[in-house]
Amino acid sequence: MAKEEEICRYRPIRLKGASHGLCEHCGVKEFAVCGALEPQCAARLRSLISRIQLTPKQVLFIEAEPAAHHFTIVDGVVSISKSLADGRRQIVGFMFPGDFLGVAEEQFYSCTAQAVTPVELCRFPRQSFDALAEECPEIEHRLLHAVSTELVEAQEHLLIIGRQTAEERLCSFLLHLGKRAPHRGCPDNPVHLPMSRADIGDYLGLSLETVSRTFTVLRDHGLIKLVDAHTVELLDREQLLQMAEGA
Amino acid sequence: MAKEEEICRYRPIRLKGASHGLCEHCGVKEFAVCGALEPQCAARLRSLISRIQLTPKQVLFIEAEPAAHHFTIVDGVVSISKSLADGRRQIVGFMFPGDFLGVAEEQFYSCTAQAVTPVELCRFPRQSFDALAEECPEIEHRLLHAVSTELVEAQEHLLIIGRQTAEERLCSFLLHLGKRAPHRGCPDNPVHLPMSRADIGDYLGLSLETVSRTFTVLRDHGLIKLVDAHTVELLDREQLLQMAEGA
DNA sequence: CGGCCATTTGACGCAGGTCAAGGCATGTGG
DNA sequence: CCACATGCCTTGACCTGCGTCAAATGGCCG
Repeated sequence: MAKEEEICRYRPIRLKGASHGLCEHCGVKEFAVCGALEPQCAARLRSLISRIQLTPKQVLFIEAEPAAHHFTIVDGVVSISKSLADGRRQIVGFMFPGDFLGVAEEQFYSCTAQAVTPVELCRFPRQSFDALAEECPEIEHRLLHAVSTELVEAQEHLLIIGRQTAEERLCSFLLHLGKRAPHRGCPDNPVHLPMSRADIGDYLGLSLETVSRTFTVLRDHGLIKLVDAHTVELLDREQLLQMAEGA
Repeated sequence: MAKEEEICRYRPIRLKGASHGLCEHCGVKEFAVCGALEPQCAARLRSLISRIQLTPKQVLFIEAEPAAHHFTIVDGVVSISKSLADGRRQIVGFMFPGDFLGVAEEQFYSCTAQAVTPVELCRFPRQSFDALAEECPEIEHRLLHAVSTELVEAQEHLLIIGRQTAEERLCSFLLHLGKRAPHRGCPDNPVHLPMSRADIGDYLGLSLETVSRTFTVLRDHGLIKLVDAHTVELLDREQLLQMAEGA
């Protein structure tokens, strides 16, 4: 299920105070928690930033360790997961550019975060960030919105994992990825799958073999075309939607 | 999986402005989002309240209908669930006194809420409540805390449903219920289960028969004692914990 | 060209779903 | 006060969807 984790850690790139020009040219500033704030809050927030880069499979933080930082993803895809003592892993979400990591964290991280692709992030020291948030209702307001969205998605995820068949789960997954794609400026068809079959399995509560087999089944039923292992063309959206809704 | 819903709705009890004495004597004011606010916010919040009572199985609101109200549970247990088109149901959480319903809702309810036991709640019109929250950072701060807690629980729930066996799921469930019990002033052992086997099944992603059988297995292994169908004594906490953690 | 890794495919077994029957408590009406 | 119905829980018998183990295939990089 889970494999050896690359525990080698990232090295942060320190930025000099608030004078760096990163935020102005940031590609995700319209969506992100840290974007489009009042000038005063924005400046204080900017002064807290370090820049981080991760290579695929590199670990950003681990479940149960002290939550020292929050992050905003600037580029790439990160998996958020929890594991059992024997290594069985459940991915609770994939995070994309503009997403904020660490919203729900209290003292300790509740999940493990790991790069799926090469990743670039902004890092904020948690204490300073939280102190700033206390003073800027605007930030808390955005955080509330972000966690709420995550919660609603987690609830949909629960229904998928708890009550759907393998075929239905994969349909839901493809449509879910497709739905978010245009928001990030990607084409929504064909859908790009940056993650491995094992990751998809760990997200959907299936084995990687079942994921692979189910792709084949959907292809043979004419619902999708497997352009390559990481590119899926949705041929019959209507039918896929029917399946995802359990009809 | 799901059964005929009792769609007959509740009748609200209108209260006269902020002069009712409900909040002063409220048993959940220490935990609830609406409790222990600054006097000004508290007064405005009080003026929005109606009182609601539900009988078991009665529906409070349904997934996808316009989200007209938020609620605080004063007494009883409510299930929060989502369903597929053919009726398969997943309970995403059980809510207890002090819990707030509707935190993550935008325009429409994302889930269905249904009474498990006789229930008493306070109801707030959503628009007025949200407007008040915009002005009182204290309220948003508490909402943020409440949603964060719900999100972390949902993530744990995902791991349970996605990766645990029936036996492990039931252990996790019993310990989870036991952990919350003292917070509500209930004994944490024996654990009281207010919900039916079918509800537990819908919560754990199992059939009600498997839930029943698994109770029997845990009893035969000496881990629990079934005092009656709704009362479980935990005999070997250590072992239960081991199972719940997947060791 | 050869090694490595991800994916696919095949064979087999089992955990848990489904269907069905029976037990037990509570409520209702004659 | 009993006869019967209703709802919930338990138990049994059977079957199937998916996990596990294993091997084959194919792309990529040194």
